[in-house]
Amino acid sequence: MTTDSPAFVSVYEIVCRIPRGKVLTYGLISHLIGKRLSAQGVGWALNALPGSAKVANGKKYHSQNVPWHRVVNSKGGMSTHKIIDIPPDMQKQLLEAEGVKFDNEDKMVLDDYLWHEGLV
DNA sequence: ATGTTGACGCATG
DNA sequence: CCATGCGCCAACA
Repeated sequence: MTTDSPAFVSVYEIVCRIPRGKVLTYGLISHLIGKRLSAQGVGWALNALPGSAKVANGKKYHSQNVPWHRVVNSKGGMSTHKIIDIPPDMQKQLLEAEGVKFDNEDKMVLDDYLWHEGLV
């Protein structure tokens, strides 16, 4: 796969830096990497994670060492319901394990959990 | 090469 | 609030 392209690696690098209990949005990551990849492209980068490990820049990226669950959409919700590789509630459970609270609509308060430090 | 699809976002009605 | 359309970029048939 061509998931070792610089833009994809940039996504992985940023996602790996997200601290516990914090999250980033797809659009934000897209902006952070200088729009080299659109929000959809970010989604594709993460989509390539499950299954086999991706090696780039001498580092190995995999769903096990990349906190993909800390990436949410702009509504503070999740969109993993369409994906068969991952159970629908997996992301929610992983985030809850880090202290993120959800309302009855499975949405979070982005303002409280957004990783502001990463935007510097 | 072309059309379709997708872990998305934003503007518009 | 919900539905649509458009932009976006990469993978795939």
